[in-house]
Amino acid sequence: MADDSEEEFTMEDNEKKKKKPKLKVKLSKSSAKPDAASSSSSKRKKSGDNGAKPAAKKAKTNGGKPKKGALKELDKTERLAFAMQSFLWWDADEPPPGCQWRTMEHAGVAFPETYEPHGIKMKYDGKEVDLTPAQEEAATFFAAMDPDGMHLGNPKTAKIFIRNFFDDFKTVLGKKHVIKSFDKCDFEPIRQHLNEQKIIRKAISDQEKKANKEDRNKVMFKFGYSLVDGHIEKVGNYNMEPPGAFRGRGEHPKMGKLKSRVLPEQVSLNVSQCAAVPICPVPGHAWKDVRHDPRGQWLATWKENINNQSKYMQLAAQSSFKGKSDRSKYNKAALLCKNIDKIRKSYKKDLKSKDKETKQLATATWVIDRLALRVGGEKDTDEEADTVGCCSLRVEHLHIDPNEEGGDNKEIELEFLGKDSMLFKQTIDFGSQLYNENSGMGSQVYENLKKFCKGKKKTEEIFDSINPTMLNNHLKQFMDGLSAKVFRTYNASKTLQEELRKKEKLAGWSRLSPAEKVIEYNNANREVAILCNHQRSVSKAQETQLENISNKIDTLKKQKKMLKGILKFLNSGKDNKKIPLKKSQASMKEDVDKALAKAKKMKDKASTNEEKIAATQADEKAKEMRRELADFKFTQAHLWERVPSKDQVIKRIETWNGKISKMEMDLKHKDDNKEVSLGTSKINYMDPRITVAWCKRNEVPIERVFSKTLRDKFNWAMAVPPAWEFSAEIGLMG
DNA sequence: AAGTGTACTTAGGACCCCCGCC
DNA sequence: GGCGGGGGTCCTAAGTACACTT
Repeated sequence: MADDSEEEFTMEDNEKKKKKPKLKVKLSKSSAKPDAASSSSSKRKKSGDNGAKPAAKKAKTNGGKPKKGALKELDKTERLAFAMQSFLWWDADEPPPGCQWRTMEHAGVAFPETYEPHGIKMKYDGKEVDLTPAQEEAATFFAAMDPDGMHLGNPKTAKIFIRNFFDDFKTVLGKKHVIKSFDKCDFEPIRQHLNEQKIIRKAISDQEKKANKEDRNKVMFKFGYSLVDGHIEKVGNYNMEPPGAFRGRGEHPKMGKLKSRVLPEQVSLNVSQCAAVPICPVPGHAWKDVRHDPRGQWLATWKENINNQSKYMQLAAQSSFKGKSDRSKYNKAALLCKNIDKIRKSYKKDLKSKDKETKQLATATWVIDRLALRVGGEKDTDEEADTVGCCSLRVEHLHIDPNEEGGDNKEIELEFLGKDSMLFKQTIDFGSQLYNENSGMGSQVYENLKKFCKGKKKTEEIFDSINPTMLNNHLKQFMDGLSAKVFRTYNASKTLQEELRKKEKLAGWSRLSPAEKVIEYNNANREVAILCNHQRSVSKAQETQLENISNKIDTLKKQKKMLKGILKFLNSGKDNKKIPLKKSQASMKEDVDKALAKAKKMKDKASTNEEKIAATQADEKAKEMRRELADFKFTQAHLWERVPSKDQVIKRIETWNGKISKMEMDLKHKDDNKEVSLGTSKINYMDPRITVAWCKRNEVPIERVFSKTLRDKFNWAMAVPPAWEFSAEIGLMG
C-alpha cells in the first residue's frame, strides 16, 4: 500500500521535474523521511486529484488540448505550498541566540472595506429614523446579532449586551439625537435586510462563487505570505479584524460594546531593517511605526479598544515559528517524564507541611497535576468574565460532601466556570483508590482543602497565600522552564500514549481494520479531552437531530411490533384482508417533484434580488415537502404493497432488528460525544509524534487521524519511527 | 510582592464546503 | 446527481508566562 502510492508519487514527481527541477530535489528529500512518505504521498495524491478538474478546465479555455493522462498544471497556491513544504526548518540553521529570525519581509495587514451604507432605516417609536453612515453601521452591528444566539438568547447576557451596546450607540448618535431609549428601537428592518442579503448570497451562481474566491485569493497572495530568512511562510491572520459588537463569552461585562475599526495609524509592523516597508494599503493613511525586532515572531501589532489589549498578526500554524515553539513545548512536557517522580514526591511530603504557603503550593500542584486544572491567574471582574483556575478558586466553588452522605465520605464537588466560561463540574472522591494508590495522598489533599476553606467567606480564595507566579517559581526549582501549563501537556500526552498502548495489547488487536483502530484512537482522544475538560455546547440543531433519531428508533420498534402481529396473523390463517398495506405515495411524490422542478427553474432564471429570494424560498418549501414525504415513507417502510408471505415477514423482522440496534448505537455514540470536543487536545495537547508512531505501528494512514492542516502543522513530527515513545529521552533532545 | 505590559498559546463557536449516502 | 451532516477552517476571545517597574 505504502509502496504503491510512493511509486505513483515519484512518477508524478518526475513529470514535474521536467518543468521545475529544483522542486524535485527538495521533494525527494522530504520523502526520504522514513515512512512519512506512506502518509504524505497519498495525501499529495489526493490533493492532486482534487486540483485536477479545475486545472484541466483551465487548460481547455487556454486553447491547449488537455491530453489524456497529462499532468495538470499546478495553480499558484499549490506551487507556493510545494515551495513551503520543501523547507525543512528542523534541518536548517538556527538564527542567533535570542532571535527568531535574521530577515523578515511581508506586505503588512489587509484592511476590511470601508463601510458601505445600505440605507435601510431602523425605526424608533414606530417611525423611521435617519442615520449617518457611522450610526447606521453601529445599528447594523446590533441587527446582525442572532436574537436566539448565545448573547441575546440568554436573558442574563442579553441585559449586559444591550446596556453596553446602547451606551456606545448613544455616543455614536450624539446627545441631541431622537433615539433616547432602547425599548423604542426597532432594528427589525435592518435585520430583515441582512437576512435577505444572506439568502441572495446563498443563491449566487458558480461563476460568481469563483470570482469571489479569486478576489479572496488576490488578497491572500498579497498579504498571506511572508519571506522569513529566505523562506516562504504562511501568515495566519492577515485580515484585520473588522469592527462590530464585542462578543465576549460567558457573562463578559463588556459584551455588546462597539469594537471600533482599526486604522493603519494604530498598527505597528515588524520587518527586518533591510526589507522594504510595506505600502499602506489604505489610501491616505500610514502605519503607526515600523520596527525591526528579530526577538519577536509577530509581524504586526495593534491595540483593541475593548480591553486595551495587544493583538498580533503572526505566522500561520504550519510555519516554522509555530512548529519550533510547538516542538519545544512537547519536548519540555516529555522532559517532565524524567522529573515527575521527584516533583510528586516533593509535593506529597509538603502536603503535610506546617507552613501554610508550602502546604498551599503542594496542594495546588497536586490539583494541577491530578485534576488537570489551569493555573488560574487573577482577573478583574469589572473588565472580564468571572472565571477561575486553580489559584483563583474560591470557597464557593467547593461543595464538600455534595450528596450529604456523612461519615468518612471524602467527596468534594468542584463547580466553577473555567476558561471561556466553560463549566467544570465534577465530584472528586478524594478517598477513592484512584487518588490514594501509590501514595497518591488524596485523603490528605481533602483535609488540606477543607482546612483552607475553614473560617473563610464564600467569596474568599482557597489558595490565599499563593499566586501563579509563586507556583511557577516553585516549579522551576525542579526543572528548567517548568510552569503549571506543562502538566496539562504532559498528562494529556501521557494519557494518550498509555491508552493507545493498552489497546494495542488487547487480544485480536492486529486483526482490526484501520477504521476500527481509528475508533479506538478516538476513544483514547476522548479520554484526554475529558481530562482537560474540553467541551462544546450542544446546538439546537444537534439537539433536534438527536431527538429525531430517538423518534425514529421508537417508530422502528413500533413497526417491529406490528410486523410480529402480522406474522401471528398469518400463522393463524385468518382473513388476510386485515393486514395493513402500504399506502400510495405517488401523488405526494408528484407534488414534491413538481415543487422542486419549479424552484430550480426559478433559481436558474432569477436575476433580481427579489427573484433570488423568491427562488430560495420556493426551494426551501419544496425541500420541506420532500422531507415530509420521506417521513411518510419511513412510517410505512415496514409494509408491503400486497399481502406478504411468512418468510418475507420473518426476514423483515430480522432486518428491523438490525436497523434498531444500529440506530441505537449511533444515538449512543452521538450522545456520548455531543459535549466533548476532541479537536482541542489534538491541536494543542497531545504530542503528535505519539499519533504518528501509532499510525506507523498499526498501518493506519495518518490522514485518518490528522487532517491536512494538522499534518502541515505537525510536519516536524512525521518522521518519527514506529517505536517512538513520549519519554524522558525525548525531552533531553531539547 | 504587587502591578503592568507584551507576547505568545489555547479555546469554542460560526460558517463553509465536501463527501458519503440516498 | 443532489443533499445534508459533519469535519475543517476561520475568527478572535481568553488564557498563561514572564520581564520589567514601582
